[in-house]
Amino acid sequence: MSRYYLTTPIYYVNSTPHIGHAYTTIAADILVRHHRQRGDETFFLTGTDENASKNVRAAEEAGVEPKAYVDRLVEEYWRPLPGRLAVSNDFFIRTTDEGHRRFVQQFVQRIHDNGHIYEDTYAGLYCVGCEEFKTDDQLTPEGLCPIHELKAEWIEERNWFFRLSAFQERLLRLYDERRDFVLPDFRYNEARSFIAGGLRDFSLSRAGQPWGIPVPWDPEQVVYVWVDALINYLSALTYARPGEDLREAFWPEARHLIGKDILRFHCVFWPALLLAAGYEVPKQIFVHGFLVLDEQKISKSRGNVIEPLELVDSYGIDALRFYIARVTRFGQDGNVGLDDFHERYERELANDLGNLLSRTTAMIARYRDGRLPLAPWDSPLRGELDQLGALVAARLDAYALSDALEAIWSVVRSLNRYAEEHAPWQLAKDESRAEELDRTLYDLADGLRAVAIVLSAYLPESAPRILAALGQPDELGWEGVAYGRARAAAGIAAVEPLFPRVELETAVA
RNA sequence: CGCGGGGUGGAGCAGUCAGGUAGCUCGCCGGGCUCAUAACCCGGAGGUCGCAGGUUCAAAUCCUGCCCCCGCUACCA
Repeated sequence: MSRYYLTTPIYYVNSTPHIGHAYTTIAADILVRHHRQRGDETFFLTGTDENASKNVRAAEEAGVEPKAYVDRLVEEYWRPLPGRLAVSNDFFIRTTDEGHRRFVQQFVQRIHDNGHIYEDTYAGLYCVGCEEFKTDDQLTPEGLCPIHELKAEWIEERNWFFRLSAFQERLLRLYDERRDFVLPDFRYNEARSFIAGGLRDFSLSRAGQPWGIPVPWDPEQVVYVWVDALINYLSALTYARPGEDLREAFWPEARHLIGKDILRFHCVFWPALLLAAGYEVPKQIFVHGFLVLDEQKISKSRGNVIEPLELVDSYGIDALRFYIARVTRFGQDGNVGLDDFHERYERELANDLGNLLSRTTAMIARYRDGRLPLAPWDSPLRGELDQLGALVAARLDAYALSDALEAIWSVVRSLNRYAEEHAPWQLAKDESRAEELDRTLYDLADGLRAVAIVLSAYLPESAPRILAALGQPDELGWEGVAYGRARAAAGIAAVEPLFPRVELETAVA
């Protein structure tokens, strides 16, 4: 048995969940559920990033204390999100957790003790609106911040700097030794060439901010929020299970799932910070692309946000999970749209899969009084079903969520074709062909059973319903993805549609 | 400027790393079936793979140059 530790990024609280968050989180859940089916011991982490200084200002505007402000956002939007997407995280980390704060302080102290931190003055043009330093080319020729149209002020700030530049060689060696450290390969190249291009030290602390995690040797300063955030992947293992330290078991198996926008933090800064603190680097970082709506990046300011929870209300959790996994090759950008969502729901879920279950159960009910006879034989479906498990596992090991679904759907289509070729409705008219009828119905039921198991990582709500409709036990072990494992059953009735029709007009407001 | 991604039948994509009859889903046209959520199955039309050269017996796939779209360049999945 092997171990599998997977993380999503932690999300900024000061926002509301959109389909981009759902994308990463659902993709991660599919991978983790799949590994559980294979018998791996898993740990799956998601959570929220709460120590950004802009939360202080937002809290002031809301007239509450910062902690009360983030508490409300977390409880209202973020903590319920995994459950509403059928996401099976093992822990939900908040960077305001006491356990996290304590560990971050230990972590940066170790970097300090190891001699990788020095004090220096950071000087630059600072926009009060953005609360960040700007470079000349980020400002208008008049020195105004283009976002807030405020004049950037010259500020000098004493900070603690991390000697990132000292880790260039070690990072390059890491990348050369582990070609699969960052996937897909073009992201590996991107990260490596960034490192090869030279690394600058960066400020690990911020001065004069009341919100955040104090630097242990200089409580006047707080830890730079990105450093604080990255450490969550490690800190969670120290306190997620009270009295247990999961680091030894899971840290070497850590895999991060991230969007392409935060590649540098994860593929460059984070490994360097870990090395500086004396930790192993994670096993792998997978960088996915963005979902693009109407050829534009999804963003709040463009107003083209798809509310994932609205889609869930209309179509169900599994429909959203399926779409997200299906719509694009994981790693590339992908176009999404409501019409496309609706069409895939109807074509692939309702017509191909849902209807297959409907016709199969209806025929078993009608021609065999709801009894599924045990009738495995030298079926032409055997080869395809026996190979399905290995094929899907291999594709998921390569993070190819969509390719794996393609393999599964080719079996779904085979089953529909099989029904057509063997025409149970004809066999049922001829008593002398009873055995052939039994075999055909068995094969359809058995094929659906295997498909349900292999799909359960994607469709955690529908898969058990398929098994139940076929009178099969709710066992999702990967060894069940093979031909001829269906048990004899009775009491099978024609099911209600698994994926009922949804009126497009009323689907999404 | 630099770096990265993309340009394949009407639409959306795979195939390019390991050259060898251009593949998938949808749409369109025609046919079949009637178990099923007006679902399912079969057949057909339609592309020479951004442009121009080159290598090769053979290139969407390798090389050179060019054009177009998108992203990144150090806080927003």
